[in-house]
Amino acid sequence: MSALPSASLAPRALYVEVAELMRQRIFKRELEPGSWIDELKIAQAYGISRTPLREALKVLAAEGLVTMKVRRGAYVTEVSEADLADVYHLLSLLESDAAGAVAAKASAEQLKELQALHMELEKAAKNRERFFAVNERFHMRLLEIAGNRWQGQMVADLRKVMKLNRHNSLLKSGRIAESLAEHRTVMDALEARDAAAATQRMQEHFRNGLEAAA
Amino acid sequence: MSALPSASLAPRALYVEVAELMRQRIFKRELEPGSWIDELKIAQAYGISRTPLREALKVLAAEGLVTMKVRRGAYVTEVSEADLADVYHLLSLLESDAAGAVAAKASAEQLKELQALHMELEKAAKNRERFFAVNERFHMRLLEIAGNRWQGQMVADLRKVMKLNRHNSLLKSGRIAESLAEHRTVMDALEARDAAAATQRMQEHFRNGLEAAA
DNA sequence: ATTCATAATTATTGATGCAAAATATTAAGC
DNA sequence: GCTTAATATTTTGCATCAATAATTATGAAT
Repeated sequence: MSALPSASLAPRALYVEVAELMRQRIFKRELEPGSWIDELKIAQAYGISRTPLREALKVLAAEGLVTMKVRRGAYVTEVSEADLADVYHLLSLLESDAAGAVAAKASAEQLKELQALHMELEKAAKNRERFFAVNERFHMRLLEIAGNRWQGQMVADLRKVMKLNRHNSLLKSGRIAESLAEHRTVMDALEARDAAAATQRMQEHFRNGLEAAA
Repeated sequence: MSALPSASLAPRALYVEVAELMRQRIFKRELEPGSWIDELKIAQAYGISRTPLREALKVLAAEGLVTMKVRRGAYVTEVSEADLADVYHLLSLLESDAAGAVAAKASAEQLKELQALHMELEKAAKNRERFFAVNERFHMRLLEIAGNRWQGQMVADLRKVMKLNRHNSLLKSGRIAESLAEHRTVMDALEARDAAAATQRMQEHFRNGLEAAA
């Protein structure tokens, strides 16, 4: 399941396409949390009918990005600080478990791949935007290697919800260096094929990341 | 030409109603895993148009109960043994975590409530069907008390996927007595407010439940 | 002036229609 | 007899249309 070139190879349904566009707009805060989504306006803006848009909105609702109110339409989900802590807790639980699985069963090539991503991450340390993107790639690749597709889907959805938050709190400003160091210890545990340690290190990585959000 | 049950205190949208009906049909295996879902036929059978049905199908797709294929329609999801193990692993992870949370922060009343459910469970030991239902109620109530709505939603979805499997493997035939005993130890840990023990006992409960499915 | 009722406007929800794509069917050729 | 091409049918996907519910605006009465 590579994320990049699915558009050209497998033609996606319009509602999937629209869902992706809406996701981006929500993440960019063009659509603010709590605000009402004007179906008519958006459908006209995209030059499509409301049917595929409505289907897209229901997909986003299933992901937790929008909330449907009966006879009142769709609203961008507001994520409270408490929600954020809950989501973060789950990410920690699921990803640390995945780290353990990877330590136990990844192939040598897969570990090399993660190692390569980690090195890319170190090189991206100066560029906050880029660091964030590579970091996400690393974490999602780890989930893929762990090989539980349900788990991967859940983590993907939870990470989307995290992005709704103003302070993109998976990574605080000053924490890039520390985050990188923690990442290193996770990689070490993976390469040592020490499942318990990998789980532990990943948990700590998440615990440190949250601290100020509570 | 059967009229749909529209008279509800909280009027739900039609697509939500239809989604629920479809879920039941899938669980009852009226719609077999792998089989194609005939939109037109079902819409006519329910006396509705295809629009709300298609929306319902996308909700079910988000839950993992059906799979959408491009330009090919909706299919009831087939769950392989490997999938089942994956889902089970996640249930174990999420529910044992929830058990720990409940042990740590449940109110006295909430523990009493769980205790009551457990007693009901013991009384239902002879009726397999009923035991299964009460067991589900207990587990879901535990999740509610744990208080992480994302976690609750995930467990609910995963449990739905489990139900797709022929051998309703959350509970094997001869295992009711053992399952009950394990449940008892979980309850004990909860009432002792021992979070680590509660997590541990719940994990064991799940580990024993799966054994033969691997 | 404020409140309640009623009408008008607006938006969501469900139904229907139509075109493109995929599958099935039939016919033709080797 | 089997494979391949052409046609016909089915079915998805998107658009449009109609009806229902909700909000706002307007007006009358106390």
